[in-house]
Amino acid sequence: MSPINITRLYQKLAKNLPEAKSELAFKNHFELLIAVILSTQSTDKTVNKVTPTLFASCPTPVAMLAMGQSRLATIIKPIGLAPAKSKNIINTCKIILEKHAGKIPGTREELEQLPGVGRKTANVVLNEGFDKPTIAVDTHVFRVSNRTGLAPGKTVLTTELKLLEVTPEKWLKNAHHYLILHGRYTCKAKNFDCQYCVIKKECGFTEKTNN
DNA sequence: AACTCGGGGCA
DNA sequence: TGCCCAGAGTT
Repeated sequence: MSPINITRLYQKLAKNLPEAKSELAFKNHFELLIAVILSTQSTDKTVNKVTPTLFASCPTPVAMLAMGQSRLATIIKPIGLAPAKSKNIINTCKIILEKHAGKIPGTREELEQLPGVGRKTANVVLNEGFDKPTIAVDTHVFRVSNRTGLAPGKTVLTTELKLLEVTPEKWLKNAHHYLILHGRYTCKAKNFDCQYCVIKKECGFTEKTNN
């Protein structure tokens, strides 16, 4: 078995996806954290529809608490899962004020204590807000990593650790964006067509059982 | 491990 | 119009 050329794989994805970067609009750690929590089961573009309005009236945790859960839910309704997300955001703001002096913590352990923040969300915040070498693994990244053989793993966590291990430092910052876009538009869960894939030579997926 | 939340995106 | 999620929390 010949190991896949990982550097070449990233080079080709980068060349094919020059726009592969975060589209979330945020000005500081607080806005980043809230925007990423809102991104759960949604998209950056959808989140950007409500965050300008939201952050204009709620630029801080204190302002968010003053706004209140029900009014927050009304503002973020277009994103989906509004009841759960608004509740989590309010409780997260309380913890940030009570335990972190109003500042967003920069460690995985502290971030994952916040309601609405799981492994994936924490990784995005650490990567984009604190320049930590993390790769956020969602269903797309998980599928692409396994199907191509880039970072096979039985669970999302094992795939994430494998990705960190095999990904050259140069590609660490944007690996998530390359893999997620590749998964969304080319290496789709169903009805994918390897004929149009730019990394088919680097890919270990041999059973071309399309459609 | 399975279920739920929910509007968006897309065929 | 129906299907599938750019997940996390609960049971």
